[in-house]
Amino acid sequence: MKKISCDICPNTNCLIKKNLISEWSDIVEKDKYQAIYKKDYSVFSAGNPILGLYFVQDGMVKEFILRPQSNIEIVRFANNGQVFGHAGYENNFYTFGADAKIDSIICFFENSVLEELYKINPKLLYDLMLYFSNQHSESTYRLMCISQMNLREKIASVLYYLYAGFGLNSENELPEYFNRDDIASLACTTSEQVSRQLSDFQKEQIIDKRARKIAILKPLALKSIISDYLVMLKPAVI
Amino acid sequence: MKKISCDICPNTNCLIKKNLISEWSDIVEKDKYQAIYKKDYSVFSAGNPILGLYFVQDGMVKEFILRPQSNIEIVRFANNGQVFGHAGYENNFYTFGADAKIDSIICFFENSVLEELYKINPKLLYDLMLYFSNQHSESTYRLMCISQMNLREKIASVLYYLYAGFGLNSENELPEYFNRDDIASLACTTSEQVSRQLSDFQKEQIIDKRARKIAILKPLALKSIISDYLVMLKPAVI
DNA sequence: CGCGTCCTTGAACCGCGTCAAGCCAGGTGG
DNA sequence: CCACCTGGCTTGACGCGGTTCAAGGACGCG
Repeated sequence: MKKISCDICPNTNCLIKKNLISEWSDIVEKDKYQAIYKKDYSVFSAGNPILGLYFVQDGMVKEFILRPQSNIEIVRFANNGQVFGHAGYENNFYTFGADAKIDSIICFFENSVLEELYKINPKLLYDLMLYFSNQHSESTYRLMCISQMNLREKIASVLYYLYAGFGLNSENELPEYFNRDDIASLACTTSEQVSRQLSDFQKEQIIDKRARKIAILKPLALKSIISDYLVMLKPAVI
Repeated sequence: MKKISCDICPNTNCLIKKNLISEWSDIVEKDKYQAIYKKDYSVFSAGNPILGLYFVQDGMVKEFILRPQSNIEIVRFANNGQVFGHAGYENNFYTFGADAKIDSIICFFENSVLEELYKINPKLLYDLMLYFSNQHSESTYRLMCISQMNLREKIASVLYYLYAGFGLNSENELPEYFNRDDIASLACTTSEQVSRQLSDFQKEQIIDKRARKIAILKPLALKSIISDYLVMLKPAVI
């Protein structure tokens, strides 16, 4: 893995890359921090001051909330090109943490730099506004799923979310770094229940458990399990 | 209730009012729609195209999701000065509805007008970005509450939310238009469970049930019930 | 080969949702 | 002014789904 400049970055979905204009190049390349985080290392923790915005150049990051006297509750995963580390108003502190799920390259811009970029190209600000607005609808949708679905539906929706968001390898398997606890956290349940439900899905030949890996055999079957809820999602996400 | 211009509007928290500059006045007064919605009337419904952004001038609006073959699930309430009706990317359709909870005056700006306003005063765009970013953290926090709290904690948190967000009258009572179903929806439970828990809280003299009204006698007791979770909220909200 | 970590399965418990019946307050009409 | 009616609220009983606890199994790494 090597540090790279935005010019040659392949993440066309990145909000910085997308709005890159010639007037920016000096600022962006001078003031962009780029660092490698090894698997399981912390990018920031709850309580840290919010100094700017992070972007995943390459890898995978997990944002999570640490419950007092309990285990973790995963909020979301972010991979190539995605923003993370935003949390409400400025001059504030993180209420959640972010770890590298696998070895990752992370870009970082300080708030002052971002404000400079907004001024030169307000399109970035507009895109950020849309992005946050979108994130808000997604977390509202997820809230409804978690509060209304039963176990089978919750786990089907998580599997479908991982399938749709991060894809399968050539063997039709989900990325192997997603373990049972990750699925349990996303579904707001326990790893025991995940095991049970995965066994059920295997009996129905919707998935195939291959040791710790999970092959998705019938994504459409997963989708049909949660079809009652999909009407509330915007077409792009389905 | 009378329609009024932004100049004399008392909602200093309104994002339009806050960013009002002289160059705007023509556009704002010409292109602002303002209408009165009687109690329980719909402002927009799921499936409608998203044409712009709504602001509560005076009154109370409830945003809600209609579950297929089930009762409603409240998302949030918005009162004076607050924005509502935002939902992800542009050129999209609402996945939820909004009704007037009481007689209300609502302001509306079309997307094209908003874009004009952004150009003249990018500060509005910046504030909107922060607002959505903030909304996103709040719905994430709420997600965590709903998924982790037990019944007692959920209902304590809803009562505290209503108390902190909308205040008490001179008799220490919550606004009477919040009924048991509203509380149940906010807490993602049933009205029966709300009744039971309210009776428990009354035995503990934390609240007083007065027919359909609810007096909050010890807000700090409610707060202490959910103290484990408050660490994750930003100071301003607590 | 041995150990640690992750995964699986079983069994017991219990919180909460559901169903059903009754209550109370407020509004309406005679 | 009272009787009735309606809609919201309350309470009890029951049963299911899911969490918890405990034990055992499988995989991967040193």
